[in-house]
Amino acid sequence: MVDDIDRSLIRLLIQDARRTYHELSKEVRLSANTVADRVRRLYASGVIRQFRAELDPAVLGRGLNMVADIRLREDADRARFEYELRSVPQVVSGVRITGEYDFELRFACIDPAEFETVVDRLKTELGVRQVRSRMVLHDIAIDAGQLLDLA
Amino acid sequence: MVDDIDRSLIRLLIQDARRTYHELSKEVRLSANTVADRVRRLYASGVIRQFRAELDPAVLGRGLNMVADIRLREDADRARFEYELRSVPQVVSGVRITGEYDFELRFACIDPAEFETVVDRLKTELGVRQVRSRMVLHDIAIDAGQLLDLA
DNA sequence: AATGAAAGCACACTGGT
DNA sequence: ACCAGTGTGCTTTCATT
Repeated sequence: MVDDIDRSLIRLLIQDARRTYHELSKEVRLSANTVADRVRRLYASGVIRQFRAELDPAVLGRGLNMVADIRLREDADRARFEYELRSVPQVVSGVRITGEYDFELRFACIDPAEFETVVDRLKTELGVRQVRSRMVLHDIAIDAGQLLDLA
Repeated sequence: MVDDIDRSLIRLLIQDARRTYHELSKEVRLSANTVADRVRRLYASGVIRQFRAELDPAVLGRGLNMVADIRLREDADRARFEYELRSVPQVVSGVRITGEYDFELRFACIDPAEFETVVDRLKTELGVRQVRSRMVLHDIAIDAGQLLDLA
């Protein structure tokens, strides 16, 4: 299904998704044609979910990143919460989780005051009961290609 | 520095980083030429950190995602921990955080047994003292372009 | 900053091994 | 599964505004 050549192609596209098929073909020593077929197949099969540009929040002035565990009030509607979250621009990612809290969110803010405003908004408008937050000091660089190592 | 046209281009490239300059030019009503210049400038200035292929762990058989807060032993070397983490393929992302714990990590595993093995390895080989983990039920779809809304 | 023209490349097809 | 050829489309450079 996913052989060594596919893995090489994926690793190259993780580093730079805009590489041409011709460039890729030189790396894996196949024709550009075959490479294009393989990449299209990897995309169609869902192994590659998408090709996307990744922004740097710090360069956009949002240097304060926070992680927060979130618990909703008993009467809150989880689906609605998830939907409403998309209109909170400081929220950059989120997952529903098991355990003591309901969600874990990541925020990119300009400063503490902005984070404060967001937390207030979550509590007053979005049914949030409890927030357990901490600051992100830095990201650990992880190569997403690691996923392929045991796959 | 980053005007409305840049924002449009970024939003388009977040959805699909492999769109051609020609395609982008039709959306923003500029020449392909100018669009190429703008995108290269956004990349060079660091606003766009990278163009990357994004994998789907579930399709690769890693359907069990975990979030874990990690605390190191007092004598552990944080820099060394971060370095060694890169040889643990189940770790797909990580940040250093303030507060009670030192790091927050994301894992993509095949099954609970694999996660158990990883946790043991972190404790025996990487100086981890305490692990507070919970399962990821699902990801909330967030448009990364949100970052641009207030920037 | 933005543009058009034109050369050089890359891409999607078809067809063939 | 892979490759070559072909027509079409894309990217780049350069001159120009």
